[in-house]
Amino acid sequence: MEPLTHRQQQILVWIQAQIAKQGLPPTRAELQEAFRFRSPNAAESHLRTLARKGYLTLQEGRARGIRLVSELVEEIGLPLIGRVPAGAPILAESQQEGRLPIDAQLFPGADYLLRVQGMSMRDAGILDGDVLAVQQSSEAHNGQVVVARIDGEVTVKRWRKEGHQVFLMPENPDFSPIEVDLRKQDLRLEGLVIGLLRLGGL
Amino acid sequence: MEPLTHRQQQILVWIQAQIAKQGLPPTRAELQEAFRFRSPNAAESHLRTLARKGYLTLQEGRARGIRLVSELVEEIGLPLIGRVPAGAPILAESQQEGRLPIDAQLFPGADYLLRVQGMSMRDAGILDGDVLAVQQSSEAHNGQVVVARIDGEVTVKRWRKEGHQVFLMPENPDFSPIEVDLRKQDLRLEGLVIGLLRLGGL
DNA sequence: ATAAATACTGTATAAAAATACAGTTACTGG
DNA sequence: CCAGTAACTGTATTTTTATACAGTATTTAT
Repeated sequence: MEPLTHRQQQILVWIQAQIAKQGLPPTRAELQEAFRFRSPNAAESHLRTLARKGYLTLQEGRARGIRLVSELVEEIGLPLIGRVPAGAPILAESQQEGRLPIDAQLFPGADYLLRVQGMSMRDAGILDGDVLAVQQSSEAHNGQVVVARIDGEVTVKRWRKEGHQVFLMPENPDFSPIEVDLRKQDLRLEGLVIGLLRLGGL
Repeated sequence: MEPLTHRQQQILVWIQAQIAKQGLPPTRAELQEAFRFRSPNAAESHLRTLARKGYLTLQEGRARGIRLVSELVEEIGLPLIGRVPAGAPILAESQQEGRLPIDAQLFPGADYLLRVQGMSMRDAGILDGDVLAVQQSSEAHNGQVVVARIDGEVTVKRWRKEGHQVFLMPENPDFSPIEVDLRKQDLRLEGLVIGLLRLGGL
């Protein structure tokens, strides 16, 4: 989207605040008043510019016919990823089960949700079918629960790195740790698990 | 709130839909058009009535100055309950840690959120500090995870009822089942656990 | 250097919108 | 029975609001 000047930013932010506070987009006269313009045309031409740059649309002939595009474009919630086929990128649309209406404040930093398959993290309280909030990251501290990809396959494990060796530790005695030599095998860190969601009864 | 007639309901619902769809409250003329009134005053007097009954407010002299009261009143999210003192009602304001911005669709039917204390349900994937979504209910099926209150104390366990006996089953071998004889002891079912939320890293 | 874009002032005007006043018809509770 | 409310029609009149046209001073890209 075409960048805005400082003044245009100010005006756009004020319009957003106005809509939030008043429940109504402002009129040209209100904009004029707020910014102490001596002409309504100052407001008019700013609106035209913001519309031209794609930040809002003006519905002609309608009182207060200002519509913010960000409202329309901004998708609510986070995408929920189901089964990830080996080798496919996680955020490809084909894997999306849909979107869950998660408020951004609930899991700050989360980029997507991933449905857990299997019981390898049972003792960390992560059960089959649970939904994880994942923050994309290519670095992790030892002990963090991560989403990683080995040979194309996506897995959730606890991270431990020692030199060139990475250990992906399950939390269930029925499973064995996965040991990866970074010099020999391909391992990609997809993200950090920063929250968990279990939907439906238990 | 004073009840609405059928017609007034229709009009209020249409206004709500209009705001959601257009991002703008309607004008009298738009209302007139939508309901095929032959006079703008039909719209005007309906608005006055809805305002008098408290469903919306009219900002005089402003184009599209209709404001729904439900928007203002409706609190977002669900209350998060922390430590519940013995005997205190769960939803008393004093226990509230705050509110979490949970969309109603995420945990349909949830009435509040309860922070878990202790590890007695560890093997059901419910850990200390987890947040449970709870639906208020005074009945449960055997096997459901419930929030119950014995002698004023709130606890989360799996429910099993056989005649006059209720067994509150932990999911951790370090804890023992709680057996309650309904004829002798006071037990109150506070609600059913219908979801779980773990915030922050693992 | 210079044409274009930004950021305005100043004046006007037509269309959109709110709103007042005067009625009619039907139903509803005391 | 009859006053009050609901649900309108019909007309009129301000205000609000959008928006056109004609300028000016600065900054920015080429």
